[in-house]
Amino acid sequence: MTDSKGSCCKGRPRSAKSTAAILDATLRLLEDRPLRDTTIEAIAQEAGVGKATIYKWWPSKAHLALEAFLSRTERDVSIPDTGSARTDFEEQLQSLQQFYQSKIGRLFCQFLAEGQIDPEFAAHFRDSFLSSRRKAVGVILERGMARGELAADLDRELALDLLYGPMFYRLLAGHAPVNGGEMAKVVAAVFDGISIRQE
Amino acid sequence: MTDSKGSCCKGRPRSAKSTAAILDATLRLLEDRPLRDTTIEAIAQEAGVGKATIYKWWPSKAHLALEAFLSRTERDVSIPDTGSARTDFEEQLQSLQQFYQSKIGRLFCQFLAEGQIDPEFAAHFRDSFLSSRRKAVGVILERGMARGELAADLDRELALDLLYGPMFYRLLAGHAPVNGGEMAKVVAAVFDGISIRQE
DNA sequence: AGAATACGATACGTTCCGTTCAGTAAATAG
DNA sequence: CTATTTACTGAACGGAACGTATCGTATTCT
Repeated sequence: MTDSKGSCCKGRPRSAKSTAAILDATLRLLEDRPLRDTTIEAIAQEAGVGKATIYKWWPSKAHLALEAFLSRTERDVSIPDTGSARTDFEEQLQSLQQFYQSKIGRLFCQFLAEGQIDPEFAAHFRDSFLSSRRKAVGVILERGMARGELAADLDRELALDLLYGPMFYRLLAGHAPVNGGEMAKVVAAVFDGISIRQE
Repeated sequence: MTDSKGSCCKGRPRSAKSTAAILDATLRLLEDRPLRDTTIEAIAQEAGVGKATIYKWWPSKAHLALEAFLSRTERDVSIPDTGSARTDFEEQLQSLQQFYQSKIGRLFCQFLAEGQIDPEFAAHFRDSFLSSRRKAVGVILERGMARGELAADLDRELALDLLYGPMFYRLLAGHAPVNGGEMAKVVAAVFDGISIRQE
């Protein structure tokens, strides 16, 4: 007795129970220590699994951690729609800022860090998380452009980096606080600019 | 026969020759591989030094790498002064963008990555590099405020993060290009804002 | 001369890596 | 039912790098 019912190929199928146990154990361990200090051996033991099983299905510790991260994150990408792009981003940044400082959310920075060492993983991270997130948030920009709040030829990538770059920079370097008030100031500055306008 | 002349305490003084050899070897190795893949044993061998000497004087590989980085970086913090804060930042970001993509400059991101794992090092990095850099660049803001280009109550930390955050975010995540043109667009957007103004 | 400290070299036990193997479990194919 | 194929756990492996300790030598001060 193991897991699923339907089969297709030959041989014993991959154990869904082991897979779930590994992902759970990974997240459990990553809540208490950084990715780098988490060993595959510890995950295997925590999951009650042979470590060869982990090496078989995941190419690296980072890939495993990312899959565990995605298994618990993917669904909740709340994109507000208040009728104002500015307000949408204020709300969006407010919740994102909380998420990225939570135990699971902190993994985001660990993945960026890992990407500095493993370019293949960096690409995988962009493809499997970053780009879809950015595309989702991009609709706030689209709506704002349609409503005439934003220029029709606005560079979407640039706008997103202006809004989120400061937050990630602070999260990574830790030189300034990240909270709702600060993020509101970011949105205000990005929309209005920092220069004095002569009117 | 060793190195310096003046002495103060007891015993054999620290060898300046070994110190220099270690720092040089560290930089040499870090040009070809990421910090994480650089071992202290390899540095010791490259420098022709016992590895115990390295462990004695530096608390971690990251601290050693940072000192090596600083030994070659510190001096060239060119702060332009064109009479316009906007132009100053355009020039500053143009040269910074090149530096942070050079072999030595890439270390910056490695240090940020290391800081995700070692908070003590993160603090040291902020104190010994980040904060002084930010203070130096901050004078561009001060001058702009004095000239009335920028609001007198402008949040300096916020402004710097708006200008540099997008660049570092792109350097770390690699989702969008970093070059002179893109950085010019960042400066323009930060100064003018992305919203349409009704005039 | 003697004490104190640094150095290079070497050796050590430890941890974790990533792989391999043996034995067992679970599914398909004939 | 049997054979085959694949997956799983558990154990063992050699290797790399860790950080520490020791030893003999070098260099400086008192």
